[in-house]
Amino acid sequence: MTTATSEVTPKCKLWLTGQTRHSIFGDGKWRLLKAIDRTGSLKAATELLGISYRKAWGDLKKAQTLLGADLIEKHRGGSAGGTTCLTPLGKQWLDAYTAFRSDIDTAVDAAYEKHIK
Amino acid sequence: MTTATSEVTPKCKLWLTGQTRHSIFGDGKWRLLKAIDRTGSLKAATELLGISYRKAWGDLKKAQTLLGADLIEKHRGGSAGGTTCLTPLGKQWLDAYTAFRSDIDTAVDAAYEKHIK
DNA sequence: TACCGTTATGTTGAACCGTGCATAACGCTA
DNA sequence: TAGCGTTATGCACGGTTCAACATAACGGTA
Repeated sequence: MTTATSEVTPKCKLWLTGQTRHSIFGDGKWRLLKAIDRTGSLKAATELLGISYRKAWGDLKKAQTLLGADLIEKHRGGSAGGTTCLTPLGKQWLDAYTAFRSDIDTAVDAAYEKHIK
Repeated sequence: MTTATSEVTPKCKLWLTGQTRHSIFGDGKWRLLKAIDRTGSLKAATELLGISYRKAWGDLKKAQTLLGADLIEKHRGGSAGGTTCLTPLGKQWLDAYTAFRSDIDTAVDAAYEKHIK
């Protein structure tokens, strides 16, 4: 597939839906969990990612409601103001999705080379 | 990855961007070209897909501008009111993207089974 | 030439998404 | 107990997206 302006790159957005068709986990939550795991704080994570605290908080709440389980463990107050870390389930999702996402990225590149380029 | 409500399905949205980061071709245009190829009319295609004529027309115009080439051949007037069919390039994109999309679908299912389920 | 159905194009209004702003709650430390 | 920084949550605003209208242009056919 040649085009007039040859610079073309494939993009792929992934997510998982429940029976309600709503997204229960996807790229956004994955990035968020990763950042929380690294920073130990929801606020720091949102600043790292450049998204609003408001949105991140709402997303997490919704995801946990849909999943029926907690992905993060929040602590208000304290000398540092508060902390947020992943639950074992949250860590599990982070790892599983990382592998999932990686496989798809590889497949997208391969399929692009094969059929489009 | 087990969840409280086990019904989880993976979703994947694909598209190709140019150097401007804008989408030049993706799932929407793919479905549209497929429907046009089948019906021979843009209007019929939009009704088949359940999207507005206005949007489909705008999408095609934008895609063709970005690509710098035509994907469809339009004819106004005539006994049938008008017709629309694919150009050789349009057919080429349709076929290439169909194969591309199919490979990714397979990969998504496999990666889901392997890492998430 | 009048009619018909399709392509072509602007406009408007509703729905959704995300940011930013404004607070409140919390609990450790000084 | 006063202060600080983070979590928690509502609300209003701006941007984007798309459906729905409203016409106009076009060119075969009767």
